[in-house]
Amino acid sequence: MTGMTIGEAARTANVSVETVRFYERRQLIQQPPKPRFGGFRRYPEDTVRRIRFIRQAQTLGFSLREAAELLKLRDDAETDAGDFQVRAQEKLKDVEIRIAQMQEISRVLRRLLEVCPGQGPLTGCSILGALEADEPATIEPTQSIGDSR
Amino acid sequence: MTGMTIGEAARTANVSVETVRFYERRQLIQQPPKPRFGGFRRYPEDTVRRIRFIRQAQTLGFSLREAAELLKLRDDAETDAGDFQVRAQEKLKDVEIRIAQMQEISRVLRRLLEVCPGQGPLTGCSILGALEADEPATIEPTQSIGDSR
DNA sequence: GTGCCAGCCGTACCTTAGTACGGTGTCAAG
DNA sequence: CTTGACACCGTACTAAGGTACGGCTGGCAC
Repeated sequence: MTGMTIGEAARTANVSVETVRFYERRQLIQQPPKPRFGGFRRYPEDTVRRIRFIRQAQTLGFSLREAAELLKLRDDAETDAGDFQVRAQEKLKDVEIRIAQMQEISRVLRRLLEVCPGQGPLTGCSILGALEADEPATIEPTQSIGDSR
Repeated sequence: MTGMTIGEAARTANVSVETVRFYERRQLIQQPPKPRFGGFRRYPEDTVRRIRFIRQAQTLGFSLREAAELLKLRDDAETDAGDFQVRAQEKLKDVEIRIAQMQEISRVLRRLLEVCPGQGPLTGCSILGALEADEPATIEPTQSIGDSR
């Protein structure tokens, strides 16, 4: 009999059975038909490849929604390498924005830590001071733009 | 009459009324009693300060849960500057971990973009290649540890 | 004296990426 | 022929941080 049970497919792709079902619900993979004549659904090797593809995309910062688009591109004969390049460039851009935001936070925290006495009354605590300040602690608006991963 | 209506408090703290109510539900701020003898609840100046404190904490990468802890510390007579220092150090650490993860993603994406032809058949696309690869595209586990911002 | 903006309140919904649960069905081994 | 391990399936729950909705009441102005 070709293919695997859902459990085998999940193990092979290194995800849980629940995750496979979740991807089915999200239309990231097809649910194979239930064999009329008893037994369980059989998952083809290709499904496992799709799941691996999704996981790879995630490690590169793509969301599931974006992973779905990448899969669609992959399966479309019209797609050329430039299409992938554009996606990767956009993703890179938004990862870099997020890095910059995080770095600003990190910078502010480090600065506050430098001047914090580390013990004693709260009156001298620069960190508390920053939290009670009225201005936005030296940080731009903050809100997630495009929100990666 | 002392205090403000919820709408005034919200405007003063620069958040929406819904957000104020949400913070009440989350126990980040107290809901003032409904005045028995007509009228609306009155929000003290202090509530506005607490909301501002929470927003400051968020810009420094703290979650609402953590902001609540910081508020508790602030209101506790036992707290000394070291307590804030420790929280800030922990936050800094986890922001830095996240930066490093994002940088790794950024590095991999940049490398893939360098070798991607940018047009032509998918066979030569390094990005597609990476997505179809079996190994984890040169990245450690990935999952958010403490999820900042 | 009524029109309308706010306040009040519970509840539901949103996004992301799953995880968990409970009940039933199926298969293979002992 | 029964037990154990899976499969199947729908539904609900998690975290975080809100946003939105619908229906009611309060207050003030014209």
